[in-house]
Amino acid sequence: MSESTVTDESAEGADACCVPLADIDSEALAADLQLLTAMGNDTRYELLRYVANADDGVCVCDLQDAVGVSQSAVSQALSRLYTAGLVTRRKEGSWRYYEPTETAAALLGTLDDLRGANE
Amino acid sequence: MSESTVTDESAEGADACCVPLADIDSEALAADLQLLTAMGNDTRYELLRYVANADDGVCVCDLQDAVGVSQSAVSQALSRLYTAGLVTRRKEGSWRYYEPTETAAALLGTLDDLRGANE
DNA sequence: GAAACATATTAGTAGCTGCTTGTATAAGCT
DNA sequence: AGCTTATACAAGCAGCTACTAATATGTTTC
Repeated sequence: MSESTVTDESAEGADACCVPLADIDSEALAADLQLLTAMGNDTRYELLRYVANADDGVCVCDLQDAVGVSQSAVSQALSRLYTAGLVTRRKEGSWRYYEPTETAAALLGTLDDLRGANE
Repeated sequence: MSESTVTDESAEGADACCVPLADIDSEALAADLQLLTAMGNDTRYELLRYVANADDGVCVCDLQDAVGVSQSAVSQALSRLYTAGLVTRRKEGSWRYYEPTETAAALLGTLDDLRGANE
């Protein structure tokens, strides 16, 4: 697949473009993508913002009223955020409180900065 | 569905949870989501990383060899990144060079920092 | 223990996403 | 002008995603 008649091509004039690029770390890529895909959904991002807004944790029942989807959908969304390392969860009686991680805070902070800078 | 006897509930003991949350700016949310969904895809994120790595712009043809999808898919992916404001494009002869925007640099930088801090 | 509440899990599915293939446009070369 | 190369656009579709509905699990209160 990667065998090509390099000498012929380079002698002809294709040398101004199409030079091979340096590889990028595929593990880092996968890690970043987990964060980005977890955040890149309407419901989940809205939930994450609500979680990040409240300093001492938000109860699921609060979140349920804030976004317009079913209880099940909220639970699934929060699980996904948890798996991605964007929120922590703590159980207190029959309620469960979610808090943002530093990862979430950093990314949301960057997004806030960008929005501020572009307007 | 949302009509409930508030006085009864609050008198009983449901006041430790389920307080209404402060609203979040839906315009900001949409703006952020455009960035996140644009970045939150394998092909597009890989392309964005390649674009960000090369300082003086990358030609589409270079990118095509780097990721494992068709020319058309690369073009579509780059268009999406452009629309989202993550890359700029400049035409030079028959080639087109892409460069990262400051927005992209900021977000990628944050992701790099996070990865560095967590390992 | 039973009923009510809070959350999670499972299964099923509508709709979106991202690809391929084919075609169009534009620029360079002969 | 005609051919080739570089890129974009359009249509079609396979596979994924995120929802709902139903059910299960755990907690509190009586």
